[in-house]
Parts: sequence; structure tokens; C-alpha cells
Amino acid sequence: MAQHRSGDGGAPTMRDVAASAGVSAMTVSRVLKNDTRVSEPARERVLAAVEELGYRRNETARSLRLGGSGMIGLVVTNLANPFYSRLALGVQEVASEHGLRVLLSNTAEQVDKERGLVEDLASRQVDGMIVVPAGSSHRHLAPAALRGMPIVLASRPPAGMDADCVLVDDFGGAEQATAQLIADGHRRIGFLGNPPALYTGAERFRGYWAAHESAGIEPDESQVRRGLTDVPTAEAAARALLDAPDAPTALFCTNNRLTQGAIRAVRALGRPVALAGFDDFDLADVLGLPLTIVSYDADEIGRRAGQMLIDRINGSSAGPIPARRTVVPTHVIRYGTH
Amino acid sequence: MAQHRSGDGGAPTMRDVAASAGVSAMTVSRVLKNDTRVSEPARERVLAAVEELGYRRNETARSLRLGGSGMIGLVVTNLANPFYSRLALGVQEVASEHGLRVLLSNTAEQVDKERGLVEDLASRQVDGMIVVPAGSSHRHLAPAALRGMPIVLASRPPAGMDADCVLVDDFGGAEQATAQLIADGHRRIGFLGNPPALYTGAERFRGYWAAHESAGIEPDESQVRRGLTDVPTAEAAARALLDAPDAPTALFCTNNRLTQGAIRAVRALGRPVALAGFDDFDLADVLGLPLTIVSYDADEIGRRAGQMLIDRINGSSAGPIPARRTVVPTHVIRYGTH
DNA sequence: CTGTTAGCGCTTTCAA
DNA sequence: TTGAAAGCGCTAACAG
Repeated sequence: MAQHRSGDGGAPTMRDVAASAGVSAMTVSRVLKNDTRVSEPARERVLAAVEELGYRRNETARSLRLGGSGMIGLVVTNLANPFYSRLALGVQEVASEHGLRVLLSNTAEQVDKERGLVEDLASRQVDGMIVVPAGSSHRHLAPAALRGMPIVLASRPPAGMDADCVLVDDFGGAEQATAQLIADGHRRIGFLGNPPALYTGAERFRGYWAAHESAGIEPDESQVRRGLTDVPTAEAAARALLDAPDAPTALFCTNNRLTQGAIRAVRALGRPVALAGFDDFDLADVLGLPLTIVSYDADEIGRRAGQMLIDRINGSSAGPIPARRTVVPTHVIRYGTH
Repeated sequence: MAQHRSGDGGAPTMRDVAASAGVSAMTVSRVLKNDTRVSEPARERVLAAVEELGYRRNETARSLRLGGSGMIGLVVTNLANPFYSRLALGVQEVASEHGLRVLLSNTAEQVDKERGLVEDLASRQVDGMIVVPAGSSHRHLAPAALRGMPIVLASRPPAGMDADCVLVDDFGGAEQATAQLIADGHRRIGFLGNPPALYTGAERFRGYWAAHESAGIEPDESQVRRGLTDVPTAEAAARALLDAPDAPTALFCTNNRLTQGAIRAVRALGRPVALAGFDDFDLADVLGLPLTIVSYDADEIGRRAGQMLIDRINGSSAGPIPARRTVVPTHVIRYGTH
């Protein structure tokens, strides 16, 4: 019954190609795999049959048989942030060099969603995954939860577990930019920060603080606003700081959205205030504001994470390699006149 | 031999769960599928075994058996462009509502790459795909090439074939913005455009031209520069137009990068020049330039494309539905004083 | 160089 | 309500 449906609407299978070429399915498989041990005439007949039938190998069946999928998962927190879309491109670049596809998903910073996505990726037999962890609990990312599936964390380090990761020099960048403001003569530098529970938030604050200490300046806690998440909250916080009697002469912002909020506040103010912040952005030079930007290559984070993951995938048989960590450098750019 | 390895390092299979729960694999399958025809005690034993073994259903095997993958493909031309990352988020939103995953890839505007990616998606048995076509040849996207796999084109219409698509009101947006400039009193309006071979380029130029005609103004071909692709080329073209003796008093730009180039040129010039362009961008209001922006909801394009694809996937049995086309509206935003 | 056999992990079908 | 058999399309392992 249903003798391997040939001729019905369904897509042709290897058997169909084999029948059409007058060989066995194995020969077709070998030709498609570029196995050398196939005679030239057979190869040609197979390729002709493939062409004629419009045959396309079924990767799902292949994956099942081979035990891997040729895909890696990438889970980011916010694809709308150019930082993460760049990171994704970096990952794709490295992945495609190795013939791997990237299955990309977005968590919108929700840990529940992350957990579900990671589970699903594992279910789909990805060869490994790269995750920008949304929360501070990483239990569901631990080797135990993933049965040893290779994983690399990006932007934020593993918490309560061990894993490869690629970080940015958050501390160094913040320290350097803050030092620059101090060198410019600023003594009251406000701080607009993202939630301190986030690794980047904590590190960048550390850098800001360390720069003060190195310069022998006592930073003023009253000039610090943390837990900011978007442009409006940052703008409001900046406004509040700048309206106070002991207003800062400069502001340090821990990411592009907060910098944007600060820019709005400063614009509305009329009085010149120096700004420093993480993440370069388009037209920063055109604004005509004294801007000190901590920049870094987001693609590079993706590329390194991709490479690390691939190393891990290929080397997984060589026993438990200790977790690696790499840090992408930052550099300071200055826009406007200071 | 190798009696279905139980206990070795490999991930547990349904058989392992079945053995552990004292039932058959079928019962496990039914429980996991929420099939009601399973006794309560059996269900509980299965769930307990799943929990204990840390069992995770193999979606690859499931896909092979079911003939679909629960994934849809999304192919964009440039993920670094916020427009496309937004579009991707829109697609993901709709897809996840329907329990579908999105396999996202980037063509970097290269048709060859697109062809390969589309092939690969088909090989991976995606349930359908959404493509922002890179070139003007769409043969590899035709139903014949894809064996009737559902496809939706986004941003650019099908050429030489028929398919569902979601477009932006390129013509209307360009016409409206240009009319606005004319209403402001401008009579010499330069045009900075992307390659005319691109649908968006052609449509936006049509809109620009039509607005002139409606106003009874003869547009001047010498003020038109097309084929621009990035910020530097746009800046150079704008500079050249503005340096000429019969310089335009306003410029219309067909996309965000070209607008950026024009902004740089105008900034350097010192003389006020009105700018209009497609695609809203961050801080547009802060620049302090008279800016007329054609804006639209990129997420919405993704959502509509996703919904269209899902309709097509679900309704594919109901015979050949004619290709649909939907157009996302634009609206004009004005920044600065005009 | 080529083919046969077996089976990846799951679910549909049919029978109990 | 449950299970046994068969097979989705492919390829490793083993003949020949």
C-alpha cells in the first residue's frame, strides 16, 4: 500500500531521485554529500535527476539521522536596539562561514520568555546557543538544564553557574569617559544609570566611581540616578538633577537611550552641560553638543561569541574544557568642542 | 545489539520515559500532546517520569513525522537597518501568537545569498516564508521554485510572478511630503534617491514628481540624483546640488540614510535648506532643522506579513486563493520651524 | 564503486 | 484507554 508515493503532489524524495537515475538512494545520498566514491556516470545521472525533479534534500530528516540540526540559537533581549541587531549580524557572519544557520529570538527582557525560548531551541536540536541573559537567574541556562549543550553568554556574565561568555569592557569604558570629564575640569558629574541589578549597570557605575577616586574626588551620591530604562525616565531624571541648586556640570549615561534622554533635557535647559555615555549613535557629531562617547564594536561581540560557540561545539568531545571569558575593548570618541 | 541505549549519556527519548512510567511510548506521546484519551493515573506517572528524567520532546523527529517544522523563515536585506529589525519583531509577535518560530536571515542585498537562504529554508521544511526581495528577479521565489510553499513578500512587490505582499504607501508618502514643501513655498526641490531599479525608489520618485505636477510646477531633472546608497554618497550629492548656482531651496530624500547625508551637507553649508525624507529617526526633533518626515509603522508591516502568511498556511488546502496585497499607510511629521 | 539493512524519535493507523 | 506496527526521509555500517 502507498508504495512510496511517486508522482503525487508531494515533494520528491531521495528514492524518487534514485529511481529516476536508476541507482539506489545511497548513491544519491553520496552524490549530494560530495562523497568521492561514486562513479562519474552515476554522479551525472543523479545530478540530472535532481535537476529534473527539482529535488531538494530534506534537512529535517537529515538532522534526525545525524543528531544535529546545523542551526545555532541566538536569544537577545531587544532586537530593536541596534546594538543587538549588530551583534546578531556578527553571529550570523561567523555561523555562515561554518555552514550554520541562526535561529534568532527576542525575549523583550522577560526571563519567562527566555526560559521558554531556550527550551524550544534545545527541543529543536540546535548545535548550541548564544544568549544575552535577561535576568539574574541563570539556572535554566546551566549545563545541567541543557544536558551539556554548548552555550555562550553575551554582554552579561553567567551567574550561579559557569559558561563561556563575551563581555564588553564596561568598567574600563566608564572609567575612561568619566576621567575625561574630570580632565575637562568637571567636578560635579551626575550619573544616569540602568538598573544596578544588571551587570552592565553595576560595572559602569563602578567605572564612574573609580575614576572619581583615582582623581581624588569624592563622588556625590545625590547626583546618582539609577534604575532608568528608557528615554523619558532618563530625561526626567536629568531634568531633576539639572534643576537642583547644586546641579552637575556634566552627566554620565550608561547607555544610548539614557544619553538620548539627557540630550533632550540639556537641549531644553539652554545652559551648556557636558555629556558622556555608552554606545555611539548616528548623527552624534551633528548635534553640536560636547559629547564623550564610549564606543565598541557590537558586531565583534557577535563574532567572538559565534567563534567561541563553534569551538565549543567542535571540541565538545575533548572532555570538559574550562569556561572561557573574553572582553571586547571600548574606546572613547569625542564630539563637539569641550 | 544496542538495545535502545538507556542510561548512557544521551538525552532520554520517549521510550525511556515510557519505560520509566511503565507505559508505552504512545501513551507518553498522547500525554505530551494533551490528548484527553489517557487515564489520569497514567498521565500522572508519565508527567512524573518526564520531570524526573528531564525529558524534552525532540522537535526534529516530530517535524519529520508531521511534515512541517513549526518554523517560518524571514529573509531581510539588512538587519542593521532599524526598519528591518522592527519588521522582524512584528513578524515574531504574530508568529509566536501562533506557536511558530522565526528563522531569520540576512541577505545584505545580495540576490545570490537570498537564493541560497530561501533554498535552505525550504530544505528545512519551514511552513512558509516572508522575504524582502533583494533584487528584481524573483524567479527563485515563484510558486514553481518553492513547490507551492506559502510565501509573502514585504516592502517590495513580486516581479514576474504572483504572491502575497505587504507594501508601504511609497507613492503617497512621497507625494504628500513633497506637496508640503511646495505649500511652504519651495519651487526648486532637489531629489536624493536610491537606485531607480528598486521599487521603493521608483515609487517615491513618482510621488515626488506627481506632487510637482499637481501644483503645476515643472520639476527640474537637473535637481535629481538617483542611485544613492549610503550616507557619504548622499552627502556628496547634496553638496553638489547645493553648491550649484541654481541650488534648490529644499531636498527630498528617499530614505533615512540619504536624509542623514543631506543633513550633514546642510549643516556644513550654513544656509537654511528645508529637508524632507522617508523614515523617522531618533533625535530628529532635537536637530533644530526644518524637517518633514514620512513615517510609517515598520512593526505593522511585519505583523501584516506574518498574518498573511499564517492565513495562507492554514488555508492552503482550500484551493488556490488569489494573491493578496496590502499597503501600510504613511503619515507626515514635521520637525523644527518651517 | 554500489546496494542492503537498520534505525534516528516520533506519531498515525489500526487493533485490542 | 492502551499498545503494536509501520514509516516520515535520510545516512552509518556493513556487505558485495
